[in-house]
Amino acid sequence: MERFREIGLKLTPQRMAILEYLDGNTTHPSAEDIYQHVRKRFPMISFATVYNTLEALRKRGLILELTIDPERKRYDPNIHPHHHLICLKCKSVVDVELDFNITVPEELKGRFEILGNHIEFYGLCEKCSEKGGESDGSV
Amino acid sequence: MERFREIGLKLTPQRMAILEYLDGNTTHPSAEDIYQHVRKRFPMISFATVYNTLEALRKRGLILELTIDPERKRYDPNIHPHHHLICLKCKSVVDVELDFNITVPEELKGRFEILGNHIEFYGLCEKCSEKGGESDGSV
DNA sequence: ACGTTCCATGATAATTATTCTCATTTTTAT
DNA sequence: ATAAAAATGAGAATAATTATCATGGAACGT
Ligand SMILES: [Mn+2]
Ligand SMILES: [Mn+2]
Ligand SMILES: [Zn+2]
Ligand SMILES: [Zn+2]
Repeated sequence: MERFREIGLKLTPQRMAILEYLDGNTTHPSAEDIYQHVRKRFPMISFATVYNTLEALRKRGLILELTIDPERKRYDPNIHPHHHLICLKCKSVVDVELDFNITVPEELKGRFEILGNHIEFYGLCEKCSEKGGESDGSV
Repeated sequence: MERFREIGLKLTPQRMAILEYLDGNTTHPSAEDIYQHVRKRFPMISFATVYNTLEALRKRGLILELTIDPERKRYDPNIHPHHHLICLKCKSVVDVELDFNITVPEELKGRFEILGNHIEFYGLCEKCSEKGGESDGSV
């Protein structure tokens, strides 16, 4: 929490509230989620500040911006390489902290400088699986 | 091309043009890309028709809607399970038709009904890798 | 504590992708 | 040819995100 100053980020109450909400959060919240939660304790915060803060954190590599949900961006304070499950019905995103040992053939590496990979598993979470899970078929 | 009628899709000139453009296309075009290309031979086509057609095809499982590009949805007529590379700089998307043999532990399967998976590799394509590839760090 | 500099905030407008509405036209089956 | 059903397209509407910019507040050196 203190090291934000060190990376050239001013520590404001708004940012502290956002950081506090993100710290250890595994729900992969959207900007809207973050806004709504922070707003409870900080009613005057603006949406712009949420986006500004998220962008500042992302640029410094302190959070990840996930493109796993077709509707909106989701943010992840867990910056260690890991994978995700997304429920096609309720859109919940769950961490998969497993090493799948993805190795690509040299032939491919020659044509593309691979910097990383991310597996998205899609399916139905426990809750949605029970009561007849109808998804919309998107990937 | 004929089997569209069989699935309850009326065959219009607009749709034929879109289908023709998509057939065998491996560029993973966006709706905008499709619109611009089809427009050349079919100037009066509307954006709504492009979206309508894509949605109709998607609902019937004839194309995939990819969420790999943070900016926009990309469409893929190749519906066989496969993976993708995305260039962080020029956003080009390339197929990876390899089987990586992803097996998830039973423990996880118990808590989530996994219907499929998709690996996205990110990095720099040959063209962008040459001339000092600066990405924006998004995942 | 004070002052200065620079960055952050937030109200609001703008942009962009996508979806919706609905009157009109076209396809397809009879 | 006719009629029913579905598709088209112009445009409005929605939703997520980004941009503007005047004002306020942190940081830091004094
Ligand atoms: Mn995660
Ligand atoms: Mn593909
Ligand atoms: Zn669910
Ligand atoms: Zn590239």
